[in-house]
Order: sequence, then structure tokens, then C-alpha cells
Amino acid sequence: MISNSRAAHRDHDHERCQNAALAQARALCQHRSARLTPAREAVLHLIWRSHQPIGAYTLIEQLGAEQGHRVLPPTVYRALDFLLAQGLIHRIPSRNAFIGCPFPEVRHRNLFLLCRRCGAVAECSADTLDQAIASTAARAGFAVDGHSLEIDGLCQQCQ
Amino acid sequence: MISNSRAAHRDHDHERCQNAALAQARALCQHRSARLTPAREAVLHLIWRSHQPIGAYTLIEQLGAEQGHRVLPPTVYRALDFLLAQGLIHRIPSRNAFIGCPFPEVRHRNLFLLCRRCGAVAECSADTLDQAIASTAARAGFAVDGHSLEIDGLCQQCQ
DNA sequence: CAGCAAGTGTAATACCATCACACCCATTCG
DNA sequence: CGAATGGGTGTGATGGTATTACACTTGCTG
Repeated sequence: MISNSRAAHRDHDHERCQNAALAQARALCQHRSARLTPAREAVLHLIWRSHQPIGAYTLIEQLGAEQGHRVLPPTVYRALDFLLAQGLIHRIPSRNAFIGCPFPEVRHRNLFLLCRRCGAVAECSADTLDQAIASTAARAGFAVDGHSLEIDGLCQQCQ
Repeated sequence: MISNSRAAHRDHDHERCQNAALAQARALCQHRSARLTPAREAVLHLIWRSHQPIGAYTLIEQLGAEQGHRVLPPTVYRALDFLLAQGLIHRIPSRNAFIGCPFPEVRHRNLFLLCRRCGAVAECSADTLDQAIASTAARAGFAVDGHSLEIDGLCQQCQ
């Protein structure tokens, strides 16, 4: 099992957390010959400002403020598409919002822990859970491509 | 484990399936003293016309056609809110769409099997999976309120 | 019958996402 | 060298999803 809940749902040195994520993203993109352009990196940076999922229009607004001029939706959505394709971020469907992926280098299936009080989202991956999903689907004769699992509740610090 | 995948993902007498769902909804609402008004029942009926999730604006359009006059969004959203609160339907976040619940009388956690080919959605509930989710969350110190699990893939008939 | 709560109708608006087209720029290759 | 190509970006318009605010009705209840 991998998880970033100890960071996401607690006080921590987020400056460091954020810088590590960006450094990793740069390294990964270089390795893949994927172009992490200034626009894309700016969006990733904004997403990593917190552990709360952020909406596309908030990004548009903040990016506009940063750059001193109006930013239009496709600019941000294109950056988001790239970051999603590279596995650097995830979309949280129930929130129509985006969150940085703490494990972009590892192929994994996701599980999000969404705290209803602080709003922070942690990401986990657990083999036992993947197996339970696979076997439940198998019992219905269903061939699994992928899944999305969001768990709502209270993180340890907010209980 | 409960599941409606044998019906949802196969040919079946859907007329019967639909009538059963409506009858059950009426009985349940009566038992709870919840008012299944004509508007609400009309929306539920439209949702049960198929096993594919249906969007709010499709409902608005179809309801307008049925009633012979323009229907506005709040009309449908209010009905949806009621049906969701009564557990008679579910929302599929990744699709922004709604699907009838085959087990409204049973308190359960949901798991949806979404077929990418035929578009039909089956609902399952499995204790082993609930336990795996609970234990994974527990390892992160997370107190679970509820969850949403969507599994994408191919149903048996579409493989 | 007054007061209240639930349900409904309507217009307007907010929020989320995509399309279509133009332009720029770096790379490639004749 | 220069045309062709393809990826990335800027911009206006549009499409799709959901909520707010306010007015009105109806049925119940004190």
C-alpha cells in the first residue's frame, strides 16, 4: 500500500512537498521527452499549492492573476489534459476538480480519501483493494478497464 | 453480494423491470410518508426507461415532450434531489448522469459497473469489498462516511 | 381562517468543458 | 535555404451541467 495521507491530511512542510512534486514532474517529463512547457508547469504549480482539489475556473482565475492578463478556458484545459495524460494530476469526478498525483512514476490504481471538513484529499493505492474490486467484477462477468474510487469522510486530524 | 448485472447487462423483459422499480418506489415512499408526486414519478419513470445513466438535460427535454410544454432545470433537479434523498436513484459522477437504484429498500454501499460498449450500468454491493475499503481507510486513520466506486470495462454480453 | 411548510413555475445566472480557427515556432527534409 | 509539418498557444464562441432567487399555490394545522 502506498499513501500520502500522512502528508496531505496533516500539518507538514508543504513548500518542500510542492517543490518535490515539481522536481519530480520535470524529471519525469524529461525522461519521457514530454514537454513540460511554462504554461503547463504554471498550472501544475497552482494545483500543488494545496492538497485540496482545485477547479479549472479557479486555475483560470489564478493563472490570469499571475500572468497579469486574461486567461481563457482552453489554455488551462489543454494544460490539464497534458498533465492528466502524464499522470501528474488526477481529476476528482465528484468535485469537478483536479489534484496533484504524489506518485506519478508508479503505475497504480487510485483511491482518494476526501475529508469533508478540511477538504484535503489523500491518495492511496492498495493491492488488497484492487484484488477485491477485480474479484467482485469477475463475479459479474465484467472485464475491468479501470476504476475510480472516492471515499468521503473525516481525516485523522479532523476527527 | 447483491447485483443487478444479470438484468442490466443482458436482454431481459425491461417493461417488467421498470414496472417493478416504480411499484417498489411507490410502496417505499408510502411507507416513509414521502410524497412521490406526479412530477417526481415522471422523472423516475424516465430514468428507468433504460439501464443507461441519463443526464439532467435529457430528462428536461423528455419531460417537456411528455408534458407538452417547456420544462425548466429546477423542476427536474428538484425531483432528482428528492429521488436521491430517498435512495431511489444514484448519480454517476463521472458521467454527470443518473441511474435508477435496483435496491432502494436495502441500506447498501454502491459499486457501479459501467460498460463502455453498451453504456449500461449495473449496481453491485459486496461485503468483502466494503471491508477492503474500510480497512484501507482505517490504515490511513480515515473515518469513512461513504464512498463512490465506478468500474469501467466491458459487460459480459459485450466482451 | 391565519399561519406555515412543502411543492412548483420561471427567469436569470453561475459553473464546467469543448470547438473552431488563427497564429507562432521549432524541426525536418527536399 | 525554404517549404512543409506538427506541436503548442491565443481567442471568441458555444455547449452542457447545476444553482439561486423570487413568486405562487396547495394542503395541513392550530
